[in-house]
This record gives sequence, structure tokens and C-alpha cells, in this order.
Amino acid sequence: MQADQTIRALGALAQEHRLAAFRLLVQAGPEGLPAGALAEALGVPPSSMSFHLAQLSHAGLVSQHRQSRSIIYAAHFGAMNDLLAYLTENCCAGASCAAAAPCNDERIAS
Amino acid sequence: MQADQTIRALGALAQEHRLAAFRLLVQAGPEGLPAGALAEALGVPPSSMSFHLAQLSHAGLVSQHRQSRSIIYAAHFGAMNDLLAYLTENCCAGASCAAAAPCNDERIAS
DNA sequence: TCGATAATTCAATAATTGTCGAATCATTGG
DNA sequence: CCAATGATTCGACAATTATTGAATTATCGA
Repeated sequence: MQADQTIRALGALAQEHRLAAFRLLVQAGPEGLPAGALAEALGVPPSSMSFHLAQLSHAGLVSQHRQSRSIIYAAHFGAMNDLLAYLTENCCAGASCAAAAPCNDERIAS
Repeated sequence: MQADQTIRALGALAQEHRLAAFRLLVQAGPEGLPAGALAEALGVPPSSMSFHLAQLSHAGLVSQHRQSRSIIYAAHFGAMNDLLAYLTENCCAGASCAAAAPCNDERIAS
């Protein structure tokens, strides 16, 4: 993962409503949730939710598909893995972070 | 780690210069680096660097201490651990991410 | 104490991001 | 086709974040 995309992903998650929405989507699993359900759960108007979901989508953190009148959003677990991998390799090197990241990351990666 | 602090940390890293600075600090290890060295390495004016370092500091991602005329910044690995732990637990649950399977993530990922 | 060095704070401005009602688009059932 | 539903786009505005030069603070060496 490039630094540029990492920044997009971090920025997408660095917002109250979007972090909450993403967590709900993670909990929902591959089934995902319709935009309206997320808006209602978070108590934000549909247009605002749409804006935030577009951000998450642009960052590659969620995927979407229409099902009848609803548009279903689902967490993109691969992107989350990539983000965690980047942070673990580039921002946790050398020292103590291995504790929290059970994976054996013995390289520095620039 | 609370969601609120997670958002602060994510927001602190979601910026080109700050992510770059943090990576340099991680590479530098516990020794840390003076503010001026970071500013020069990133090609940003001192006042801008100071602003960004304050953000990282406010997010708890770096610590600082004066040494002679320089102020040395060092990555706060504990905070990074907390951030990764939060993301792993709250945004990766249930399915494919590192939470359940710390290293070998051969699942969904798409 | 003075001058130089390292960094921060201040203040003004630019740029980006967030909010949300109204209008619009897509889909379904009658 | 029409009305209703679910969602997005548009547009105007508010709020936050980023950038920097100039002024200020702290420290050191002579």
C-alpha cells in the first residue's frame, strides 16, 4: 500500500460518523447494510450519510451494490488488512509494536 | 482506547507531512529526532513543522523533550500499539482480519 | 551580556471538509 | 404511467485544518 492511499484510508476513518459507520459494517459482515439503515443508526440525514459513504468508498474501505431500491454497503476487509499492514510495517518498526501486532514483521520496509 | 482518541490519532496520521514525520521518528527509534531535522528532511518551514508536531503530540503519538537548544521528538510506540489494537478489535472483527487470525489472512479480502 | 541558534507562538489567509435541505435519479408495486 | 420509496447529487454555508512570515522564547558560547 502506498503512503498516498494510506492517507486516504486514515482520513476516511478519522471522522466520528465514518468510523462509526465502518464499525457497523464490520459487525454486519459480508452481508453489509443499506445506506438508509446506517443513516438511521447513526442519526444523520440521508444526504450526509451519502457524503460519508462516498468518502469511505473513495478510500476503498467499502464496496457497494444495488439491491432493489436499496444500496448495500459492505466493509472491504482487504483494504483494512492493507492499512493495518502498512501501519505495522512503516509506523511500528524496530521496537515494541510487535506486542500488539502478533504478526512477525521483522522488516522495516523503508 | 476510546473512539474519540482513535479519531484523533487517525486524523493526526492522515496528513502527508505528519505521516512522513511519524515514519521518520519510528525509524529513528527511541533516540528521536530534533524538530529542525524533521523540518529539513520534509522540506517544510519550521513553523509548519511545529504545527504538525503539535498535532501529533496532542494525539499522543509522539513525546518531546528539550536537549540544549533542540527539542527532540520521539515516536510513542505505546500509542501506536493502542491504535492498532483498536482497529484490529473494532474494525476487523468477525471475519477475515488480523483479530482472529493474526498473520495468515487467507480469507475474503476483497 | 550579546549575538547566534533552535523552536514555538501569533495572526492572517487559503484550502479543505462537514452539514443538510431541496432537487433529482432509480426502482418497484399498483 | 404514476405514486411511493431509497438513495444520491447539488448548492450554499459553516467549521475545521493547513500554510507561513514575523515576532517571541529558550539556550548556548564567547
